Amino acid sequence: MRRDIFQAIADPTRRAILSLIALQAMTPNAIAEQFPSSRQAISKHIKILAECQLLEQQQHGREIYYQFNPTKMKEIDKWLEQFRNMWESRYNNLDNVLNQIKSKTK
Amino acid sequence: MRRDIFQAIADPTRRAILSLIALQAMTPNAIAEQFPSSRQAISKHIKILAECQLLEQQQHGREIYYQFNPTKMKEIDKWLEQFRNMWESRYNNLDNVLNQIKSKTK
DNA sequence: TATATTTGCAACCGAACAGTTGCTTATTTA
DNA sequence: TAAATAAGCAACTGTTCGGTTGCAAATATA
Repeated sequence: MRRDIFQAIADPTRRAILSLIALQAMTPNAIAEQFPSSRQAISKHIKILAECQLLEQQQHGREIYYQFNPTKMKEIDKWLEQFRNMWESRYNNLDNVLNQIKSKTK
Repeated sequence: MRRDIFQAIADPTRRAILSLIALQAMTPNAIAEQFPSSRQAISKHIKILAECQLLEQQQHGREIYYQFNPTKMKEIDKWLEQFRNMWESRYNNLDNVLNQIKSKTK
């Protein structure tokens, strides 16, 4: 049972749940109402998100409010770091080309 | 056959391939040598990465050099954008708490 | 031209995934 | 206390995934 953050955000429904929760903490029932799937299907997704700590729970009587944990999401951002300078430098290269064209037309 | 960029980076082997290719364009054989799996297994991963345009190919005779396409990776970064202000503001909140403690001890 | 090398494609296999249905537990409310 | 509500757990199902093996196509080399 592979359970890392990259696998967690691979599923479109789970990404949608994260976007929802990020705006406001919600109960499983309230979340499930936003999707065509059954409550149990959504509950499974929530379980996976909670297992890799993208969600945290807060119990209120028989209701459980799930809220988004942004610090965990930073791991994705951290992984992207190794590529970020590449797409930035590609822009720099484009800038250089544009500058060369400019200097030629002058 | 779901084939989006999030699903592409969900697999650890594919993430490793991307990190490799990002440093330098490589042929499938050269990539496969870096992994314990068979050439065909790696070739499948490459196919998936190429299908969602994270890799671009450059044919040289019978050899194919695959190179990383950083602009496509930006889509992940773009999706993260909706959460980025959250982990930044959480730091801000932490700063506020620390400042309050500081001001009390003064 | 015959042989070796590089690559891609197809078929198959076991494991994991996403979903459903049915049931139990715990808390709230009438 | 009895009924209703919220949530989690277990078993089952069809599909996808990651891997393997075997083979064909294209290019390079002897």
